Amino acid sequence: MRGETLADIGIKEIAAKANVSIATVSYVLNGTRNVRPKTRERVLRVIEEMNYKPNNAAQSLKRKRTNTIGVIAEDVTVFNVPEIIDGINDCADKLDMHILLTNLRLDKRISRNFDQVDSYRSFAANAVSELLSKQVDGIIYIGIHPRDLTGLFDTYGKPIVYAYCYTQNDVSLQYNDEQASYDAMAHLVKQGHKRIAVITGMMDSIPSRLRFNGFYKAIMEYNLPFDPQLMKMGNWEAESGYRLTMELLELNEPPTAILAMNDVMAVGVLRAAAEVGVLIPRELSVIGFDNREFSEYLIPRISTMDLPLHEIGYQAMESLALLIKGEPIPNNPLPNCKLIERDSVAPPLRL
Amino acid sequence: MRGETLADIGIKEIAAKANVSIATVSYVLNGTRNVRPKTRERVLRVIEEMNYKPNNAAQSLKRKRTNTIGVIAEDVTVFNVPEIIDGINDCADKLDMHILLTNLRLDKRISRNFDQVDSYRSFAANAVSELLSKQVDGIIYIGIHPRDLTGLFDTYGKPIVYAYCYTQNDVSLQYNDEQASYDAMAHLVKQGHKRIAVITGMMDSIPSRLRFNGFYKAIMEYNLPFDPQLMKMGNWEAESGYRLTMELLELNEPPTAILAMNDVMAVGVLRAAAEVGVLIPRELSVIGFDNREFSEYLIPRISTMDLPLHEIGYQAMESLALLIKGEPIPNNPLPNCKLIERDSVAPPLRL
DNA sequence: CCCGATTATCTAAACCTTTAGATTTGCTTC
DNA sequence: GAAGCAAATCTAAAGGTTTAGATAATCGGG
Repeated sequence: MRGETLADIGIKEIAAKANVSIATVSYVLNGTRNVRPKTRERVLRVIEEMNYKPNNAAQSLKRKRTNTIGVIAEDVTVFNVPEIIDGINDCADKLDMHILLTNLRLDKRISRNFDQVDSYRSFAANAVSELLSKQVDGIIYIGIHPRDLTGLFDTYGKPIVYAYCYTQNDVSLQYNDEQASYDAMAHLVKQGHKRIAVITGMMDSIPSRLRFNGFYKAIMEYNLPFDPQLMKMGNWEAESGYRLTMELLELNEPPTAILAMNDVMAVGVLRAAAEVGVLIPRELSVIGFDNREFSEYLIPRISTMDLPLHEIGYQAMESLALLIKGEPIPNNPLPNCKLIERDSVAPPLRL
Repeated sequence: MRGETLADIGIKEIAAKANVSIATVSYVLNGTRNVRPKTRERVLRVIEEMNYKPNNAAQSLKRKRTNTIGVIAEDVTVFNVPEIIDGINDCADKLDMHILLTNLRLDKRISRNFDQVDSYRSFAANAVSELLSKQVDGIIYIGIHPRDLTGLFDTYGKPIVYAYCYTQNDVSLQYNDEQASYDAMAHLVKQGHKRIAVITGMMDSIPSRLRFNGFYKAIMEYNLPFDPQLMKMGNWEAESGYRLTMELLELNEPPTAILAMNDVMAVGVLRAAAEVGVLIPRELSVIGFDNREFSEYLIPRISTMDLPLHEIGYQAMESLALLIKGEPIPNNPLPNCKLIERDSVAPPLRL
């Protein structure tokens, strides 16, 4: 910790010491005009010596660009958010952009609040407005529950990109939920399963609906028995996985495999199976969703669909950068989930 | 999305429209001088109408204070980091501070790199220097592996606070590891356990050593049998929990309870017990550390010590704010971990 | 060695605030 | 209604950069 403050040294000091004008130093720094190699060297040396770093506040003021984006997370402690931030950050680093993070702490704050819907909107709008006054060049909004947020925020012309939200008109990054669910089914079918049950999330949830589409498509395409008894509506919680598995196992003709729409409900499946004495995967196969870290600590370790969260974040940042530059964003295909094969899937006992 | 850009409206426009000087608007905004209620009203109304937000870049330039701190995380995807950030954010909100987040992605980047130690240092030093040029008022550094970082960074007079790191001279926030481990032991002793084994983390890890101290202290104070065979050195991974539990169960006089220094190794304990046919908690009690989210999805749900991560973050921000103001930071006691009682601890079979 | 054409460098304004210090306004008191 | 004083408001500089436009230096050719 030296005595001199970083801020004490300005471009003025550098100019003086290098015997050039302030402008020249600026040109060296930004490469905006030619400067003779000899002088460039000299300036650079002085900059190095004095450990000069341009004052970002002044730069932003003049440039009307901060190279900083705002990231609004509805809740950073929710499992998929840090990965998305990691992706954003990864890309931001490469683009020399910085991240101003706002954590809405939605879950925590809303539980203390009566009119939930409104307060959530005002929290978010507040965050947007604060970030704009911080002169961010754009905003990425990371929702924890995909839903439609179209036109929610007045960003006064600054671009906004949604990660893991579903909006109609704005730029919004998701992964291919339908395909993922279809792939999971394909995996089960390849093992020989025919009677495959599904435990969905809440049906007002968009991913839940999309995943169901994939399930349904697989049923049709693979010509599997279509049996409404095998379609159970869960609510994302372990308890619902447990309860619905119990129901499934009591069926006259129980399924040989269950597709749980998240790993947490898959835990419920495991519990129910253990309780009834059904062996997994020998007597019942299970496949989850999300590749939560605990999924490989369970006994048995469950197979699951890994979400391309890093990629979502990365692409969100990429798209935002394009929007900031005013360039059109290419129509990328949705990133796909990846099957993680572990120990909860095996061929059915009786073919 | 209106046509006018936020940045188009400056204090000048407000002043003109409200028929006052620029200075007066500034006084209204900051309350730095008296302004007649009538004019204040008028100015505020115009501000409201035109949706004016002060240009933060200009403010920072003049004030030489950005109300922004830098947060450097070694890796945001590591389990304890988001909670810490949440705590920082919670406090920052109250202090009207903003967070510039830098994610070093240490784990990911270092694996691709040869000279690990050096590159880690240069990544971190780089981040510090970038943040300083962004004019942050201070920095919080969140390490993922506690270790000594004293004097690592040249912050040119800006204060820096370490969260979840161990430094000697600088301000550094941890929780009371020793007490936590002691409390866990006390819990087991209260259930009647005497032969308690410990599976440690890597012994070059500071928390591991501190937790061992707590274990040892409990052994002494409760007058428990001191048996080196019951002290196993693990490496934080599930496999080591598994292997060492196997060793423990083969002892002539096996332990009735195991203290695992993290939940991941506790998973290993569960696996080993399941394999050998030892029932948990009837025949063997297990207590973990970290309260990882999976700890309540395991069968049985394991009891564990919850870490005060939110508080660590909150206090880190509090301390940093004091340092920024040049005030002394009070000597708070270390925050404590909290026992989460679940289903993996019961009284031993034979008293 | 000078001229013209390039190329390099400099001067000064602008970006949008904050804030001393100067000036004006509004009130009280005689 | 004027003097005196406090309160309100204004003027203008400053903060560190970028960037047109102006000026100075360099170079090649005759």
